Amino acid sequence: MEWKSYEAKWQAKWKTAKLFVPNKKGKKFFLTVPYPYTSGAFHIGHGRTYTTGDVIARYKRHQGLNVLFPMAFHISGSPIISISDKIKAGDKKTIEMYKQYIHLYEKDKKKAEQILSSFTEPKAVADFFATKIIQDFQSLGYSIDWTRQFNTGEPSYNSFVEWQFMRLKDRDVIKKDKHPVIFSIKEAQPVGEDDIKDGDTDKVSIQEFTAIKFKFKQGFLVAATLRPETVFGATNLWLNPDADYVWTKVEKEEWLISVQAAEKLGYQKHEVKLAEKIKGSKLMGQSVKNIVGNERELPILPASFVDPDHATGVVYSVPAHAPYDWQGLADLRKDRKFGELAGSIEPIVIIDLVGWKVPAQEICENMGITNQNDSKLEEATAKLYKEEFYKGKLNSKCSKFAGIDINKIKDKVKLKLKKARHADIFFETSRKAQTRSGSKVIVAVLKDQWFIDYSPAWWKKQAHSWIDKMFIYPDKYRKLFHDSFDWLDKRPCARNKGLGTRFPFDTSWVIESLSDSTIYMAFYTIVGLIRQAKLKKEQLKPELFDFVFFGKGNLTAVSKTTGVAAELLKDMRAEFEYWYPNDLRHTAPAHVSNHLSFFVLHHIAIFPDTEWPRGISLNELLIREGVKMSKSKGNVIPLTDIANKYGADLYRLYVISSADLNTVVDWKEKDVLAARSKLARFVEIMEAAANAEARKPISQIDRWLVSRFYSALDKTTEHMDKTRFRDAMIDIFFKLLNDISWFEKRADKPAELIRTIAADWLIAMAPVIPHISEEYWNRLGQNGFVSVAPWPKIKKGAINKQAEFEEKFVQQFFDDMRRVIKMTAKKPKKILVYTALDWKYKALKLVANEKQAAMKKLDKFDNKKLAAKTLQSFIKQRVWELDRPRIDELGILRQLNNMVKHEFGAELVIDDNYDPLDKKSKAMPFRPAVYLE
RNA sequence: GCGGGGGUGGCGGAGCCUGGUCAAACGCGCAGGACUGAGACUCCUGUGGUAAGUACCUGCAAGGGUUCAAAUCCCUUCUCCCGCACCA
Repeated sequence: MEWKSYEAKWQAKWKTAKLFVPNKKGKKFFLTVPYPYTSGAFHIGHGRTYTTGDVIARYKRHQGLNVLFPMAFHISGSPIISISDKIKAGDKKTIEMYKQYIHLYEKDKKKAEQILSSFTEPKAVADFFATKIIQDFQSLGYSIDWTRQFNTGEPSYNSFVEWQFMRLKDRDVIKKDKHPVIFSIKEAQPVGEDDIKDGDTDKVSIQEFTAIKFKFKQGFLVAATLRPETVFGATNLWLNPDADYVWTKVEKEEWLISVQAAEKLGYQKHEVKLAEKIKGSKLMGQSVKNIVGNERELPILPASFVDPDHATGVVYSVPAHAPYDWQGLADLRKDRKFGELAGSIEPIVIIDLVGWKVPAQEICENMGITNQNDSKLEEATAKLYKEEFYKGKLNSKCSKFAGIDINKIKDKVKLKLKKARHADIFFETSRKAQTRSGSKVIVAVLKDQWFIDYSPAWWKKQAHSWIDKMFIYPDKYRKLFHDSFDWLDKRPCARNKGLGTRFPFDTSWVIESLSDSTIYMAFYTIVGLIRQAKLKKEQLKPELFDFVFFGKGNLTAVSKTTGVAAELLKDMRAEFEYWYPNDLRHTAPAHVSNHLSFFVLHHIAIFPDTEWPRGISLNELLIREGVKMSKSKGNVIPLTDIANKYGADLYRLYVISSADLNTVVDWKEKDVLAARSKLARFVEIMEAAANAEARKPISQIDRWLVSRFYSALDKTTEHMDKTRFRDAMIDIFFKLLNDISWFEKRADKPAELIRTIAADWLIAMAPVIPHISEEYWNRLGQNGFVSVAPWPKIKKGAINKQAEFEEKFVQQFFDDMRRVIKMTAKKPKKILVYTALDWKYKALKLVANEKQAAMKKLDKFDNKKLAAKTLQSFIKQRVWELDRPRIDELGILRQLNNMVKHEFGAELVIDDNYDPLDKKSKAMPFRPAVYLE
């Protein structure tokens, strides 16, 4: 492929010309794509988002906008550190993975070894991949302004983030509170998905149990439940007879819970002290008092399904509604010791459910469950719970909650019990989990967690109304933003490990990595100046940012306190004022509910509304041959291979044209090759045009092509404006290629005419295939770079509906002939053509003017019966909506002789005097009749 | 559980928001033909059914409804996928 060879050439020329480093002139457009996280090599999926961003940037430049499209790198958080840690610790999997990454870029084994050993330093990891990402992006022809590049670990960025948190604190949304986290006991640290064994495939979440206190001896037996409303139907308590229970001092009370639960509780409550252990079996047959529900005495009974390592290890029994409990009791009736007691227990039905009496009993019987170890009990529980949750109502046994739907009651009961100190919260993991190193994972409650509090009403309200004003594409995500604003509550914003910025109000914490990247687009506007003037961290005081971003403070005073020249401060302020707000942020939908929501919210909290973001566009994922790319499947195509293997322009064309932004791109080698041959065809056409002399359109078919081109351009512009890039490419590229083929068949010296539209066509293609466009722009002898050429205007008179319709008539005529020839299965020598009789045109006109009413004017025609039929068919076609210009059918047909000969090897004859089968009478306007001989 | 998005031909996937121009864009696959020493290249043609013709019939997950008219609007059912807080 020849065109690959000049991609690097044009990239170099753009760089020398500083083509994508904007000045401050004219109407601006500020586009951002989130900076990448530099912990590994990119694959072609990552490239989709940046390619789309680049197409937007390039298109806006053609429209004469002064575009800023910058890029930086994200290094905050724990991943980069943990890579270094793992390599230091000799973790084989990580080392192997990073060897592979390095190998993509460095084939020399010795050098690769050196690079790998440098990775024990986090900074080396971040810098290595940042450098490579820049190379890869450049090799794809991205029009990024690299002069504003930075990473989130730099001191100046830290200052900026600190300032952001001070301003958030001003808005009173930085809070300190307690917070449950998934926690490793051995490592004494919160753990994330990455740290948990199989955490990526089998997620662990935090479940909040209601721990209900049942009066027992000097304190309480505390049973945990996810369905606190069922406490009204409790009939007994279950303990595991083989487990150990322990009296535990919790704040001022004494709780009897399992030993395991007591340990967990130590991480969730401040004061927890252990006392004597008791074997579960020793407690059987004693009773507790249900002080919250029904004031009954409930016996303690044995059940093997009670897991002492799950929640409190104590369960209360609701045999009417919980299949486990029903079956547990049923099993126990056969027991020598407790059989009688179990037999005396009657289920208490507390939920009315149409069609059910004692739901748990019925579902166990229906499903053929025979003992409490039956695995079908899980399913039965889930099924019944779902049924009750959606359709159930609490009945009169539930005192003041009677008559309320289950799905509305849950939290109310919980809150009320908690308030009365009859219940507490107990956190448990959603499944048993371990860290990768094998230590136990539980839920701990951190006391002094810092949060950003997204709950204030003023904040949500402004976010809702602003998102409605923003440009969002695809529009369906607008709703997701609303939902996400509603759902956001308190969110932890500081962690105790990872790279990033120190939390300014307690420097033992580090700002969490999503919270440090919400308004950094503002930083792009000034980072170049900071870099040039070599400003130091000490100079980047809050006063400086207040001045630059808000225009707050006295210039000389700020200059004095920061030691930054007044001129420079003014420049920074001007730079920010010029570029802000961020006109469009482009990324993937996964970020809507977190990053993008914070992006909007933080701008709202910190800046005046003139600086709030104006638009967000999103593109879906990219998969390969129908499946997701992943290292484990071994189907990853590294982004760095693209330029060599396929060429940047082919990659860009495929990624942009094979799917709309809101659908998944499927990278299929077959389709990529198909796109390649189209691209080759385009190059061939341009090559021919570059070597031809331009000529004016002289024939009908010339006018047709020009018209087709500008019609396509017109539609393309509309699609591009709406970020519908796929549709744009279909019109300006794929359909037009087909038109060119038709044109070449019909016209003499086609290349000469194509040359007259070639330059405009190249501009229209330049956002997607900039290198090829640049090359042929140059070969056509055009000045400057096509990358910054103004978007072509539709020339006056170029769009010619008449010409397009005439040609459609020709194409239709060929289609019809083909069909007829196929049906006769004969090879004709002569093709006789007849246009419709005059009265049919009259009839057509009549219907076009008078619609259905035309039927009333039948007496205008000689053969009324035939006329009626014809009129009816026109009415059915609704010809008045077709807007067809009148054309000279005969004149056009007469010019088709050569082409007919070429296509069918037959002679085209137009002679109404020779019509052996009376075909003329069958012809209709625009659809001539044919007779084959 | 909470929230969101889908189900169209052999396949991927347009179209549905703004109902008619939709047997359904574009592409892949498949079939026939041209070219060729040969072809996995390229080009042409065809690809639901019926029909010496411009049309008709069937059809867009299933069922029902609104309408002169529904892939498109409304309701019900079935079914698939994605995100969910410390994680970038």
